[in-house]
Amino acid sequence: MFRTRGYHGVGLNDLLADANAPKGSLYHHFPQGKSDLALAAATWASDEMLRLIAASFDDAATFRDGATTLCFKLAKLFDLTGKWDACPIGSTLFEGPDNEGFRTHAMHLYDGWIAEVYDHAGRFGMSETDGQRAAEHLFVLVQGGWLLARARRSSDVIRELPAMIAD
Amino acid sequence: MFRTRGYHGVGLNDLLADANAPKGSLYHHFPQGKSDLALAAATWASDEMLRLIAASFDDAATFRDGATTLCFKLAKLFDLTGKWDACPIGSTLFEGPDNEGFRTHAMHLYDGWIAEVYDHAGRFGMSETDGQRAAEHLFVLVQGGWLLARARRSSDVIRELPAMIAD
DNA sequence: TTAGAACTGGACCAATCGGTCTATTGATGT
DNA sequence: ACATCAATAGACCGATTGGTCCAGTTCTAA
Repeated sequence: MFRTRGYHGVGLNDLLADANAPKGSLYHHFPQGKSDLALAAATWASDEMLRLIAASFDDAATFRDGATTLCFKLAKLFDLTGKWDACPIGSTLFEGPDNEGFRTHAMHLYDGWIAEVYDHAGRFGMSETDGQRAAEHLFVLVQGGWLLARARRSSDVIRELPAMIAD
Repeated sequence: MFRTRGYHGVGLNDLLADANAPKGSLYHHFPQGKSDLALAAATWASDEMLRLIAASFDDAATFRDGATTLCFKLAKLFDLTGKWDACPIGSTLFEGPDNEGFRTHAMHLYDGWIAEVYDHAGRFGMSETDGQRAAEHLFVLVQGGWLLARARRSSDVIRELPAMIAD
């Protein structure tokens, strides 16, 4: 829900109705309420993304192959979730309360994604700087493409992302 | 305000207090209230971006020069506005109400940016498909880089974007 | 000078917001 | 069987939300 409507766009009541849970349960498991829940949701989604990255690069023959697989997987996911989901981190943490903790959390999650790609780049024999550059490049492409895909409600942009990576 | 806190993150009272205006004025000039205002704000910001693109490419010798200038201008702007502003369109319209009108408006504004870059690409003798590809590539890079810059609170990413464009 | 439109100011509203609190239920170990 | 405590259920709260409404004020054109 945070992904489609943003942190402030989702109310506690929406959340609880969807989960069939009462307020008491929420505040038992997440003492800080909504913000705690959002942090947890973002972390959970980030772990999913890490798995997706690993699954894409593990069987890849080259870096480009891995990147291509990742983009296709993301495009498929985008279609499945209604072509209106934003990046789970950005929509949950950036639109959240004016909280420095939210921002650093987002930064660390993003850095985790980049680090995961970077590790695979090393496996393909890329140098440290080349790997770092390639990882950040892929991150930027995916995020930008994701946004344009949302605006156009079409996953095509995401699928065409790999072509933008220089050889 | 929409850029820093998102559509739902800004209340009418915040808006009016900042503008030193009463409710009556808002609903006189924007009969639909907040959503009308957001649409207008996004359009205004988009026009600013169009001017920024034109200013960057007008005096450029090559497409890459134009793209580089644009990125540097954006990086500077990002620093000036507190390193926490998101894309004015995305933060205003995507996090807004579940409104198809908001989405199509965002899409058209984005397409306007891409078209503006595309026109300049033509000026540099690029083919129709190459120009389209280059324009979308630049858009995707800027949007993705912008996001990462926000997470890191550093405009460096944006300045390094041009290096990612293939020759 | 005056009629009428354009605009402002702000009181007021129902609905919803995130959050607190207490009573009750369910499970677990003794 | 009982004590203990994690967990659920939901009534309730003050604050704030976006929005309405109308009495006043200011502007403009005849």
